[in-house]
This record gives sequence, C-alpha cells and structure tokens, in this order.
Amino acid sequence: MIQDRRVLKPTFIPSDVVHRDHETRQLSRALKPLMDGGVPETAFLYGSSGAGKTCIAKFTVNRLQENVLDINHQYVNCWKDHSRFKTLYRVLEGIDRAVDIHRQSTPTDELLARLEEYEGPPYIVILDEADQLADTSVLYDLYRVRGVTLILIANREQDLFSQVGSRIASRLRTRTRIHFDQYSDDELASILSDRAQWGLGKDAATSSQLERIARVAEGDARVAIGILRMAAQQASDRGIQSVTDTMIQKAVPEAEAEIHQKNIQQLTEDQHLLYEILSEHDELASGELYDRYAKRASDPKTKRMVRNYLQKMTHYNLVIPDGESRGRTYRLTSAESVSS
DNA sequence: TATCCACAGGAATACGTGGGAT
DNA sequence: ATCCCACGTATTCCTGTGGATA
Repeated sequence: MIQDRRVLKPTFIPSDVVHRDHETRQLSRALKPLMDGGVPETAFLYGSSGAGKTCIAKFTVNRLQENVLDINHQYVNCWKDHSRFKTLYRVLEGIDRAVDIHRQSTPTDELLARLEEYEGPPYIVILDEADQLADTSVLYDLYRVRGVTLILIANREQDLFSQVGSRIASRLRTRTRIHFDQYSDDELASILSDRAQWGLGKDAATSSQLERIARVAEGDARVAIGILRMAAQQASDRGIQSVTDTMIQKAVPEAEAEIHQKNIQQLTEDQHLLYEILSEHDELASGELYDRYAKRASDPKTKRMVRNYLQKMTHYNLVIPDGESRGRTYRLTSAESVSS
C-alpha cells in the first residue's frame, strides 16, 4: 500500500503547501527585493515545533529559485552544527567553497574571510534551531556579509535574543518577524489527507481516522505524520490496503517511543544513570537526585555538570523539570507509562 | 522582614583528543 | 614524530532567585 515512502518522511517538502498562505506571503515579501537586485530583509520565523517553520522556509526558497532567479541557498541545522566553525563551514559548503578546508587546519577567521570574498548570485542561508547556537557571534558574522540573506528559525523569540548581544539584537529585531501558530485539528487532518493520498493511495485511511491522528498530535505536524507513517508501515507489513483503527491506536505510542528510544541511545553513562534513578521515582528534588547519583556512580561528576546533563535531557524531551530555583523537581516524560 | 541557603545557569578556565600540517 | 588548532568535556567561580527560617 505504500506508494511513495518519501512523502511520509519528516524532511519531505510538498510541492504545494496548505494553510500557511499568510506566512508564505510574508516570507516571500521579505525576500522579494532579490528579484531586482535589492537587499532583502532578514526573516525570523518562530513558533512551536511541528508548526511548519522549516517546511515553509525551504518551500519558499525553492519556489523562488525555481521560478524566478539565479540564487544559492543552504540549510543549516544549528542543533547539529552549533559551533561558529561548523556553521560557517556549512555556509561555505553551500557555495562550494569548502572543498579544500580540512577541519581545523584553517582558523575560523579564514572561513569568514573566504565568505566575504564571495561574489556570486544572492545567497540565502536558513539557520534552523538558531537558538541552539553555542556562539551567536556567527549571526553577526553572517549578517555583515554582503549578498547573504538570513532566515532564522527558533521556537521562541526570546530564546534566541536572550543570548545575542544587544548590538545585533536591535538590528535583527527590526526585521520581518513571522509567527507560526500551531495547526488546528482540521488543518492537520487535511495535511494528513494530502500526504496519505500522495504517499499511500486513495483508500489508505478514512477521514475520521486522519482526524483522530490530528487530535492526538496536538498541532504538531511532525508527530501527526510520524503516526501515519507507523500505522501505514503496519498495514504494509501485513499486506493490507488500508490502516485499521487498531493500527492507529498502536502507532501513537510507537511513534513517540521511536523518538524516545533514539534519544535514550544518545545518552552517556552518567546520563543513563540519572535516567535510571528517575525511573525509580515519580519525581525527585535536585538535591536528592544528586545524592543518589553520587552514591551509585563510579566516578561522580560535579553538581554543575549534572545540571548540564539534565538540561540536555530536558531538551531531548526525556526529563521534565518542575519549578524555578529552589524546590525544583525532576521527573521523566510519561512516554513509557503511555505505551503500556 | 531580614537573612540564609539550595539551586539554576552564565562565564572563564583547564584538560584531553583528533587529525591536518610541518 | 611533533606541533597546532578547534573541539567536547568537565570544573571552578559567580550571580540571581525564591522558598525557608529566625
């Protein structure tokens, strides 16, 4: 029953997007000066995850490139390439100027100098998860390079600007800001319907099934499509043409567990231990958590380091912190209790 | 209410590592 | 073989915050 697997992958960009006309127009307008040699505005897309930010950014740039003009573009995920060096490297890669750069033999400033020499067609750089940059000075670097247009993507506006120096923050703040609301259940259902039709065939799922998936996904398109993919996989494994309600029910925790499991595999030994301790309790105060950790670990790290671990695990959606300073407690995400 | 203390998270710093350069 | 550069990891130091206590 699966006709085109790519359509259900998280990275897939549809040839036509729905329910984001306003946002797409805003972004197009910001980039429009490129069409007659002008200087476009820096665009800043923000909103919760799965709201279509990355999709719209890529879609708009692709369309601009196909229909209109000679431009270069590059997509950089700052969660993966979060250092100044790596980000600049990726940016150079997008214009084929990175071939002879072998890791650290070249100082970072050399990369920037090379970028400043660039005199090709306009260059659009999409910085996804820009709030994850360890060193936000790259924003300043890139902002100053002639011919480079930035599209910044982050979950929350203040997460990005809290770290950026005030100098560049004030400059960037004035640029085009585009907010992405969560998808409504209806919008999600119609997105799913399109994907199901292209990727799975007409009768793969009923509209009420898609609505059900949309509801549990809570506005997150990535989650919704993931659930559909898992359900379709089950149907395909059994050689039947359409998904059943039972498959959807099973796919919901499986889609969550898949992400969850991937994240757990990334953990180090110490982080695993923290996870294990937390799994034995409903919730733990930070002091008690550390005491238990220090008792069990063969070579316990400092409290500060453990705070870094917990922060990272929080970002991976494995741990939920409760409370601000004193009296904070930690607990695990409820993923495994759901899957039972 | 003033003081104290546990805690979060930023900044500076130290250390070990990998791989190209010499 | 040795040096160098940037990186990831970890520690130390520090400031700000909010709940607990005298």
